Amino acid sequence: MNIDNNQLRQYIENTADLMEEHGLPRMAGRVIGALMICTPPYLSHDELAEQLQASKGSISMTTQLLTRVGILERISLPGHRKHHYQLRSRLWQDLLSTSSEHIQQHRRLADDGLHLLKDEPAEAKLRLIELQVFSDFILELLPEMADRWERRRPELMEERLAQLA
Amino acid sequence: MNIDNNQLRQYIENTADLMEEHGLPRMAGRVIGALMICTPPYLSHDELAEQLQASKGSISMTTQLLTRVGILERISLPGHRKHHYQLRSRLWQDLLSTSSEHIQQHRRLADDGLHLLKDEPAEAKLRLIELQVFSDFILELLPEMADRWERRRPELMEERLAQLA
DNA sequence: CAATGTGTTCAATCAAGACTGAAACTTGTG
DNA sequence: CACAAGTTTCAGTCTTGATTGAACACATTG
Repeated sequence: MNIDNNQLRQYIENTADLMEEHGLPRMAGRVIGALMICTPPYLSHDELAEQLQASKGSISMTTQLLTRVGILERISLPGHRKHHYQLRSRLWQDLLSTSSEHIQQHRRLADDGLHLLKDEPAEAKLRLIELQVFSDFILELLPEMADRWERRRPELMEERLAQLA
Repeated sequence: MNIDNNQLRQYIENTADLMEEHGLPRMAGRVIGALMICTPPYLSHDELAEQLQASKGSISMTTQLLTRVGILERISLPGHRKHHYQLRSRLWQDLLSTSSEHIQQHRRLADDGLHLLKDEPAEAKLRLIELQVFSDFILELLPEMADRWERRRPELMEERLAQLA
């Protein structure tokens, strides 16, 4: 499939917009967008460069970044020397555990803060303590959510696919 | 309390780092950091400017932004004409509902994508369908989480405060 | 082990947007 | 109502960081 179509281009830009809000470079968002809608579900290095009208260098930087953070994976296709990339399949489950890491950063910040305020009255610490307690609450919940998703995904997907048929 | 202390400065910069990752301007992160550790738990416009070594203009922009997204609130103190700002108290609960909005943006993007791929085989749609299904799963769960937090917060806070005493 | 097809690196360019500072505006007070 | 204090706005500056493009490195294949 070529990204020949204006609407598909637009879709990719919209994805880039959204990903930008999450702190990724636009180009990374474009790559994700393209890989969400292409058939087959992977693109080679230079297909990406061509279809996103970006330089090879920029694609290289971007695939590197997205691979590092676990969003992309590189695949080898028999009979091709080119690298191909596709979205990791357990992306959504993984999102739950990367959230964990984010929350832990906040929790650690709260710990630091409390250490600095150790001689202050309890009242002064309330904001930081609430952050700690909330973080712990979420950290406890996330594995449960991941677990539930794991269990329910097959049935939910099946339901959803049945609707299409 | 003055932010006279190097460690407190550092704490504020660390907060700014973390907030920057979440897509906020550094200055917004600094304001949040300062308001997490100051006593009393609010600061005036020019206390912020002074303690963060920022221009009044920049503080004005920042408080405006943070108020708009529901992180800060402006308070009036009797006997003062200055504006004071503090962190909204229901910040963490609210975080759960703003997550909802983010997820909905993704869900909508998936809807758009599926519309574009409507004539493609089901296989081509799997990535988008999984995004839809996952989004719906999370959207269903978030209110439950908010509810659980609401219920457990008092007891968790009390436990935590008892540890301090 | 060249030759060719791929991919990466990096210095330079460019663009976005954060921040400043001064002027304009608003609000409260005598 | 005039003055002063406080706040906002906005044009310009500056910083950061994304992107390019060309040189370099690597790998595959005949």
